Amino acid sequence: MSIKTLSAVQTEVQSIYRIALSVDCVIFGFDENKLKVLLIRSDLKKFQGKWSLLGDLVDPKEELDAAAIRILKQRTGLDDVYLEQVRTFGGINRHPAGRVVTVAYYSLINIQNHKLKILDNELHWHDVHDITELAFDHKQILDASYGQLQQRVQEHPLAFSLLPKKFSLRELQNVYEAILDIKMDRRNFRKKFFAMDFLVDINQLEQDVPHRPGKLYNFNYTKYKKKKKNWVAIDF
Amino acid sequence: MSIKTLSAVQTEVQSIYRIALSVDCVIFGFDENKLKVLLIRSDLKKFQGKWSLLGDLVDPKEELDAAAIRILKQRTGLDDVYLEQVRTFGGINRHPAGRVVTVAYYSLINIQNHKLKILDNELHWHDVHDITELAFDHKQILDASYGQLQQRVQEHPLAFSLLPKKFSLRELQNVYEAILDIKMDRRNFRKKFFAMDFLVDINQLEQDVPHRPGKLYNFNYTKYKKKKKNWVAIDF
DNA sequence: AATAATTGTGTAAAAAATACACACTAATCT
DNA sequence: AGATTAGTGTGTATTTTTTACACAATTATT
Repeated sequence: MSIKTLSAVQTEVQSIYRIALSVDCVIFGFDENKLKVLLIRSDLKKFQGKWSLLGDLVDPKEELDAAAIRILKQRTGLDDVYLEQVRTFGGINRHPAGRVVTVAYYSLINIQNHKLKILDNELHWHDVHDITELAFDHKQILDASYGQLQQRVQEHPLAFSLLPKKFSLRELQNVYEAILDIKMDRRNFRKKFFAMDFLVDINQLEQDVPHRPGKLYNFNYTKYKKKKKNWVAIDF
Repeated sequence: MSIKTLSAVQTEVQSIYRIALSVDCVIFGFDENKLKVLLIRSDLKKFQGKWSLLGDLVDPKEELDAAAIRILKQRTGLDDVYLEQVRTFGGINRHPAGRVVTVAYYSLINIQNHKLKILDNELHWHDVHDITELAFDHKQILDASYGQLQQRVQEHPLAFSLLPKKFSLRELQNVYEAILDIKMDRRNFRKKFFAMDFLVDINQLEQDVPHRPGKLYNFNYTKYKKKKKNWVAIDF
């Protein structure tokens, strides 16, 4: 059933089944040292010309996470992707076709892995900071997701999901600077990450850079899981 | 419509409206220096004798937050309560009556304000750490909520919602120790909170304590909102 | 061969977190 | 009334973490 016939059915059905459930994905990527989001042009008249997140209705036999994974696979061709639920948006009039409650997810993808797929349709990467308006309540969803990403990236090793397996410290720092929207001190950044001791020097150097090439590293997830921090610090 | 007739309707209706939406509330309180959760005996045969969270179906014309507030009001008589969405649980077989996706909230209440109301029915406060099993996937929901509470309480002034308006520093520390499940140094705790400068000495002393009474304080939310911290620290 | 751009490295100073002990007060007990 | 009990109120020294900051080395480009 298409979402366009929603309101018709919602008036027919006399039951609690007048709430439809969808999943919306905020797909983050990192390119040109900017944090980007993948958006599609809305196909609804009401939002003509507006951009929107990638979403779909949840099938009654489908897990929520599975719906999110399905959307990601459809749109990016990727299925090994960092994915996290943000929260659920249930505003009564958030969807013009009727009551549609949506579960928001954000995901982090390495843009290089996906570059081919994007020709298809009205899909485009947008700089997170340039987005002022979106269809539905998607701006709100984006803001909540970006906020959660900023939080999480400080406590968990998410940044690596936006990078290729091999990366230079400069690239890593650029990811943090893009996500947190701040500048960091290069020496202190390096010190911090080396002290954590999760980076593996793979004895390779950057290629094709117009300057002295930096060393390349892997992130050692196994080691991270063992050492994982468990701090407490009241601070607000 | 009662939730017990869910599966009947779900087979009838040939549409996307085969997902029902509910809200479940993890209601935290603080008593006897322990963090407690308010639970009710499940009315489903399948979970006979098991405890469960307080929840209800969402009305198609009802906001999600409004549903949570309604449940809290019904069960505790309170409506000025700290409330936060945790996340949505959508396991396909999480509810025996059919596909019911539930949005979890946690709330913090001051147990004193509510003590009367509890006689009614099969409602009881349980020590968070003594709960091993619950009906449905409610243990999972509890764990997620408690985890989120532990996170948040370190970055936001939530603890005060569990206390009366006037409280002693000892009580405040007890709340933190109960939530975070750790012991803290008394002098450093005091130093930290005085340094934050959000506590107002109201020039009153504790009553009816069998020892030297401590000073009572208020939390100054207005001052907090102005000063609110905005830090960045990569640490995992 | 010179220039441009970025890497790689260490130390000193400041700030924050931790560890820790004793005198004071009110209530209770005898 | 005096002694006991229990918990309050307070400060300093030590350790740890964070911050600020500059110069030589390397590669590609001209």
